[in-house]
Amino acid sequence: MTPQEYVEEVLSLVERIPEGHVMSYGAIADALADASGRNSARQVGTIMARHGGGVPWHRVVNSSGRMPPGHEQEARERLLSEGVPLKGEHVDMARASWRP
DNA sequence: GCTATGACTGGAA
DNA sequence: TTTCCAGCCATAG
Repeated sequence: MTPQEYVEEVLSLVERIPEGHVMSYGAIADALADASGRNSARQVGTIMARHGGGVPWHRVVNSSGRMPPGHEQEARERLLSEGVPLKGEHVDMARASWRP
């Protein structure tokens, strides 16, 4: 699998996250580990930073439920409007986490 | 080929 | 609660 194809897989998976749910970078890496052979949460983060435009990036958070840097305000608003359970300034991962 | 870097992670302080 | 650390691995220079 080429790097470009891996990017496509990551983005298409993010697009498949239903409203009201989120996935962590590590969860995405795990979900694609079979097809890609890769398993690096860091890489997923890098991909979102570079190619995150055009997909619901606010549904992707780190394993602690923290928002991505630089867009915390916007992410929080969007998550709230979609019904994602929040605990203060971070996502309630126990309820919101989703697996394909 | 090697080093630095990073939208990460889980655990420790 | 936040910060720090070691492990992690593709990408950039």
